[in-house]
Amino acid sequence: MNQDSILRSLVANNLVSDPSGARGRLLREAARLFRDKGYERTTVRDLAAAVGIQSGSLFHHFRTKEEILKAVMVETIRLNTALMQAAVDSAPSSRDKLQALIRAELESINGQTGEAMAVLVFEWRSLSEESQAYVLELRDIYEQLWLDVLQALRREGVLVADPFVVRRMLTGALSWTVTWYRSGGGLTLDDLTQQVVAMMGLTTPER
Amino acid sequence: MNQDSILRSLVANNLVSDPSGARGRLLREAARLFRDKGYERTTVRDLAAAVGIQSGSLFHHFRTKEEILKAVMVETIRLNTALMQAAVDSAPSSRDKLQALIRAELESINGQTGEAMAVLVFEWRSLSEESQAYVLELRDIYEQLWLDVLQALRREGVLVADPFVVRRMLTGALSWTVTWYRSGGGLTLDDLTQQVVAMMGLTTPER
DNA sequence: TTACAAACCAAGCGCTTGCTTGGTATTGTC
DNA sequence: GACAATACCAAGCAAGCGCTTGGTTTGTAA
Repeated sequence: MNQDSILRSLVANNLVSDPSGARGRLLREAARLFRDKGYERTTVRDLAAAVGIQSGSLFHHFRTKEEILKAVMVETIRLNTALMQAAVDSAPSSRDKLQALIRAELESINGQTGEAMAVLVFEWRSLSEESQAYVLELRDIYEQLWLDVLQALRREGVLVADPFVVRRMLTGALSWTVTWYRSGGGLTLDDLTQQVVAMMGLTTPER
Repeated sequence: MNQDSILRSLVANNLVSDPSGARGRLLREAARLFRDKGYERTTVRDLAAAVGIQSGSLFHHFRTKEEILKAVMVETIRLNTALMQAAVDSAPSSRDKLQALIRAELESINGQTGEAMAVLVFEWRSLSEESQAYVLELRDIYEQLWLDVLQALRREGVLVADPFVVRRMLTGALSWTVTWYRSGGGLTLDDLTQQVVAMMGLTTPER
């Protein structure tokens, strides 16, 4: 399962909007605007202008502005959970699974879904409490993927630190790359992955 | 130089507002509100109410709402730069300096200045470009403290990864603790410091 | 062609926002 | 105790906000 086929299967099941459709295009533009200006500073007029319609017409597709933010977050988590699951499944050992997860998350944060991932991190408080609760549920599934792998590494004696603490430190370190990492600057995502793995003392033996 | 005397000397030089004064109290309340609700969602009426004055009276102390955000950030960086400097000066070896920096930053993030530190991380985009440039200058001084220590460790062969990358990963990992770490939950800041140092493969030999 | 729904526009309503204004207490200084 | 300077209040303005409304265009299928 490559990235494209994963996306297609989610679209087919109505879990993620078709990126080429009207709704998908709006969500992509919304993610970009929310990241660049912040949710509160982005007006419904900005959003409408970005896809070339009148501000009022937005409310034909979404009932409120917040529903747009929620949709951006929900669809991003759904997509990335599927991507992470695929990354885990394709790696043989726990060690490889972790490296695959790190690589995949760096890709999510700094690749095509990067804008939406940044929104997920920085605009959390702009969600209503009900929406937060729903997104949190989805996020728990996503996090469990990581914890399973880290706990396996712990059992195998490869990891000495607490899996929960490690995951949280990794979340911070990896999310933060969105503020400074730029591809094409000599440092590839593979390099970054290696550095992270190395920082954790998990370099593969043959290195 | 303990924390209190560092603060007092900054106050004496007008680099930081006296926390017990009117301005200092407002800035502390502002930091709290900005962190809890976000800068944009916090109104000048909220800020005024938090210190018991009318909204219009705020503009006797600050020309604009943004100036309040800027002041929160500037004073926080000034204070923390001084705290970090003291941490570095008090440690003998490079290894100890790094550990002291990590410990001090965790303290800043999760201690008394935690609210303001969170604002620094999450409300960056709400600053005007001019203010951003000014705060960036201050931040560079702060970051140089870290880089000096990390580069020394690199020269000593203790650190193999790129100091810039390491610092950025640390920034993310440590900042992120503000979203999950709560003191009194069995995990102390010293424990956390140890885990971070351990994750970097920098545990002291006698361990 | 007709029928109907989905997509969109033009206009604007009601409310909140940051900030201003003109005036009144309070405080510190000689 | 006179007198600025500082700190504050009460009221409200202009602008921008999310969202609504009534009506028009566009796409689709028989």
